[in-house]
Amino acid sequence: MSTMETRHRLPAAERRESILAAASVVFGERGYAGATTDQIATAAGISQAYVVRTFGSKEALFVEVARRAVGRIAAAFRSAIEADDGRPVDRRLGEAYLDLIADRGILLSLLHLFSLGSDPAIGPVGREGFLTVYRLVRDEAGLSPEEASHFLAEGMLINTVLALHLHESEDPDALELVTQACGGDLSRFRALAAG
Amino acid sequence: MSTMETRHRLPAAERRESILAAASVVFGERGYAGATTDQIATAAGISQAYVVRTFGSKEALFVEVARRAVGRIAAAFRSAIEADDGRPVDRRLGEAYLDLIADRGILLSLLHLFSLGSDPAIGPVGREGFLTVYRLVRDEAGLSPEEASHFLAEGMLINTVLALHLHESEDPDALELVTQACGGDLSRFRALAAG
DNA sequence: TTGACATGTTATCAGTCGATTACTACTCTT
DNA sequence: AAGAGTAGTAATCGACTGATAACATGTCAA
Repeated sequence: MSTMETRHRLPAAERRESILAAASVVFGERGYAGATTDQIATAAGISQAYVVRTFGSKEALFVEVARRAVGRIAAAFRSAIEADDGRPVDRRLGEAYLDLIADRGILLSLLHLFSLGSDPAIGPVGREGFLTVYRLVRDEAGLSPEEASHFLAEGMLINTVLALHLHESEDPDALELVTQACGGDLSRFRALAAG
Repeated sequence: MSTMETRHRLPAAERRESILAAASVVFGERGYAGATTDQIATAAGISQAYVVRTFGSKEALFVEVARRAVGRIAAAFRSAIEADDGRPVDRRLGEAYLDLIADRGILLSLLHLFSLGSDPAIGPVGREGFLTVYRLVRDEAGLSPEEASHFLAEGMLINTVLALHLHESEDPDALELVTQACGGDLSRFRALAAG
């Protein structure tokens, strides 16, 4: 077995990544406080104790997940900025953001991160991450403060729609709203099968 | 003592309201899973057991808080729609929303509600609440789907900025972003003293 | 005044969770 | 083949939490 089922004894670096991936999904679905290290361990196919010991604490794991998520967004945006195909940069950024939906956990973990600003340990990470993205779309993409703010607002709406599973709703108003939120391009939402 | 400190033995209806008010604050700060019924009880000045018994369960209390919050938003929007002072309706709606910031708990509790779409009991409440607001600004205020979507997006950005305490940050970029998010009217954010 | 109902508390329980410890087993080098 | 370092688990613990039950106290009608 090569790529299948990733059996016994991964090197530590790979195991870390697989835990981070599992944690991203679970934190995204349940939030920081709502998720348990045991759920993450089960999703990663290892024991609860190993999850905690690998990252020291649940909090440290969440912070790492959040930092990775911000990093993924930043990388995607920089690629979109670089790949100038003639379309306006905000269109390219929007498409890059919609591509990130494929990994639901990223966007949803960030949504939870941003709602924990009052937490003494997690709050600063959230503020730093949010401002990082703001500065990126303003300074590197060259959007005006107003454009950058609008762009972030649309992104937050997408996150919310995704978190609420409105894209799976049969309500025609939900469909209309989701369609607006993603600028008419529903393909990324449709690609999401299981909830 | 008449209005002060509201001592011993409130009628049940008033006690319910005071618990709901306290719960709105605590849920807003910590989220559904992160808040404890004991924190809510302390904030309301009563025992933990009484909080639970009054609403049956923590979940039922949260749902009630969320429904009230949606109701408050709907009422504020309907007032704004009705009070036509010549300005465009979306301006009036925006101002009405900013007025709601005065009660941080409302907006932050909703932010947490909207992030719990995967929860079997809470998810449906969130979807229903979100769509209720969408339909209101579309049908009663007469906004187009696109305008309504933009309006909700700006609202979600305001919620996020509020949750992250970016309005208390000394970072100039944070100030710039908050200013954009509230359309240049920082007065409601400034009015928020304690965090 | 009395007693019945409404308001509210103390005590406690059973379950859950993150964390720690001690242990096992695999793998690779020499 | 030995043995040292790495990967991983089982067992368990103390703290916390939501919920329940039994009890106490205030209030009001008759």
